[in-house]
Amino acid sequence: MIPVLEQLTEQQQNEVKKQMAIYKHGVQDIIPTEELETKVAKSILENRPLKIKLGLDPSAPDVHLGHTVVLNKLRQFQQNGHVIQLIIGDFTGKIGDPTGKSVARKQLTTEEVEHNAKTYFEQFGKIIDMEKVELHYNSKWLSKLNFEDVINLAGKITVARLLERDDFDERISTGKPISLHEFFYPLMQGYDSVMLECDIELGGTDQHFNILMGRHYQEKFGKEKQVAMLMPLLEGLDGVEKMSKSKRNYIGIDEAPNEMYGKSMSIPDTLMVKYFELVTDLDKEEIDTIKSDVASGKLHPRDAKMLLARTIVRMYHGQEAAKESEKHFISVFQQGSLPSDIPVIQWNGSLEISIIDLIVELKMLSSKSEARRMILNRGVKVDNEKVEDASSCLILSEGMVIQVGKRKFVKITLNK
RNA sequence: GGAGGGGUAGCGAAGUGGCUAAACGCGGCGGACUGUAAAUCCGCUCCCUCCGGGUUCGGCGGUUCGAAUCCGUCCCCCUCCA
Repeated sequence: MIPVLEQLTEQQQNEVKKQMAIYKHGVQDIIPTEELETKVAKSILENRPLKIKLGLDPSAPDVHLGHTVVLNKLRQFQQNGHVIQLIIGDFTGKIGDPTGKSVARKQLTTEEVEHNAKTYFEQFGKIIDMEKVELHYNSKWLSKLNFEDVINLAGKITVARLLERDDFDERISTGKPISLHEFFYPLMQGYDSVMLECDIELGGTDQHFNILMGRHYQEKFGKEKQVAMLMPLLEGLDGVEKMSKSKRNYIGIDEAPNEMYGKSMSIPDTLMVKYFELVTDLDKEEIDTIKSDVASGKLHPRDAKMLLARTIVRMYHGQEAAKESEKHFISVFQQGSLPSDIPVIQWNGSLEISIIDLIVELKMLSSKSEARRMILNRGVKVDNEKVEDASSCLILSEGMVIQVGKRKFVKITLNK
């Protein structure tokens, strides 16, 4: 038993246990676990909330399910009375991107940073209580450091230590370049933790090194060390790459219910359980039941995934929307009927028109060549009939439905 | 300061005078089969187009009947040595 626990009443000890069980669930790694327990115990003993840090990159403010993995964990802390510290890395963002050869990322203006931060918060509000969050911009202290301060900071870490970072290590061994300033990103992030005296820093496993830097620097500056809590990275819809906006394999938490449901259904089966664990609010027992039922064949994987999709939609749009989007999914994709929300376009042109021209006119594809190719690939339907001949002409009629590919539908209404 | 290696389509990577709008792989898209899963198979993937054109291989200029390929020049990137 860790020493602090002895000073607690039995009831308090149970409270520690209860919190620890919650915090540990779904986490990839806690470094070190005992320190977390000590901190939780102390916070109860001294009736002082813990400070939980999360650093944010201000350049990409679109929140998707990948982010919610960390946010869900934060919410658990918040629900137990602890304080969330959100740090907007505006200083970092202003300097530019550390990685890669790509032309230096454009510098964000103050307005852009503020705008992006605002976007974050609106969406975060769906998961955590933003009223109770502490908000910080790291330019507040980082921009004040002079060169001597920076050298001093650099003096508290060795190059060997920095080279331990996987990313650096890999680039060294494959002969890829590392710019000197890239070494400073972990230092800055570590310094943030010093300034805010964080108790815990949360992040994805890709933040492993940076978060440990926080521990390192807190120690060097004579502060209590933070605990690193690493969440697994969530793979996106492709099932391989980390969910990210740029990979286009994400489910945004702002997306419409039908989109969200459909996208959830398209994740690979192998990731289902992980999604249940990381992005839904179902508890461990429920998830275990689903797991074993699928394994035993009692539950069809498709139905399990439908439950997942329903749950995800419910979390961001409510029960009603969840039901509706499931109905929509069943009718459109399982039964092959038309979606209920096909965009209707008023048609003012000639009633007789070639299919190719029509597709372009309706802006379903951007050029005639593309339309032709799509037809040759048998991807175009008119009133649910496949178009076989790329040069065919149509006589338009009221309510005619054009489908291009799997998802693009347009219904035509004629000008009277 | 010195030596060397590079810049080809979204990415990776062949190609070193005509057969090259440019192999191959990945990614993306469409189709078949399914459960909008996985796996598999087929097709499309510079732009426009009915035929047929147009613009490409870091930028610019040149040699040539003809250049991604040869020459000049400029820009950018990387590695090693000091």
